Amino acid sequence: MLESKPLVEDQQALAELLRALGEFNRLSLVYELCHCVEPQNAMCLCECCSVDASVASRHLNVLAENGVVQIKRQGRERIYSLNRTGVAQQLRLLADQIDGPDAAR
Amino acid sequence: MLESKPLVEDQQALAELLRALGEFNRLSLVYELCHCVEPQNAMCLCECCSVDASVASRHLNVLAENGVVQIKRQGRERIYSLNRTGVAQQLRLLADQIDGPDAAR
DNA sequence: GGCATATTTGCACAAATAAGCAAATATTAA
DNA sequence: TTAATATTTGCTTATTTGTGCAAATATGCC
Repeated sequence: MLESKPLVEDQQALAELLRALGEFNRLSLVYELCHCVEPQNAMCLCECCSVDASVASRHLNVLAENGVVQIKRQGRERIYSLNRTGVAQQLRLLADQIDGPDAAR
Repeated sequence: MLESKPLVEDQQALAELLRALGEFNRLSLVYELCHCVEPQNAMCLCECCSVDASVASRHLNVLAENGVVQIKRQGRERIYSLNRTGVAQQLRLLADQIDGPDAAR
């Protein structure tokens, strides 16, 4: 299979995904969701970075907009869960492209 | 093997790596280096994003500071090459952490 | 209804960022 | 030495971004 350049839109979307992950507090949220078996609500998550609830809310929205996190409404809470396979796949795809075809894997 | 939270410094470094990759023009430079077999100099690279040479220079420095790219001085040129295995490894490590221990790989 | 809790939104502000241009620096070549 | 080329640096500008607070909204519970 030939390696080819990704479409501009894909590249843009990937850049946005990486940017979403590339902020310390957002990455903390991801790790928090990563290590928790059960999905978490925003109040619980805002403690892990010791930021205001509004800040956590905004960060979680950024993560959701980029497909990192899924939101499920449950009463007055929002339950957040990691889109594990999706994000992992994107990261591995990029890793494969960077590695090149002759990488030892 | 137990999954454990990464050290704060590691997490910070990872966030910075992702942030470095998460800017469109910088990601373009990475892809450009990715598809070229031979290392490239900055003049050549600044064409691929159609930005000023100074802009390319700064972006390439950001990439170098985060270990994405290696610089070799050769005369008056700087020759840039991708740190393929290093970056790919970091991305796969994160992918593994996000996937969780029970991922189908 | 009235109250508590969860989340979002509007606002303000400081800091970071990306960009381009012009000037400075470095190195090669003539 | 002089000219040409490659890269960096200083400066300015516009934009984005992260943050916190207070107010608004939404929902559940009594």
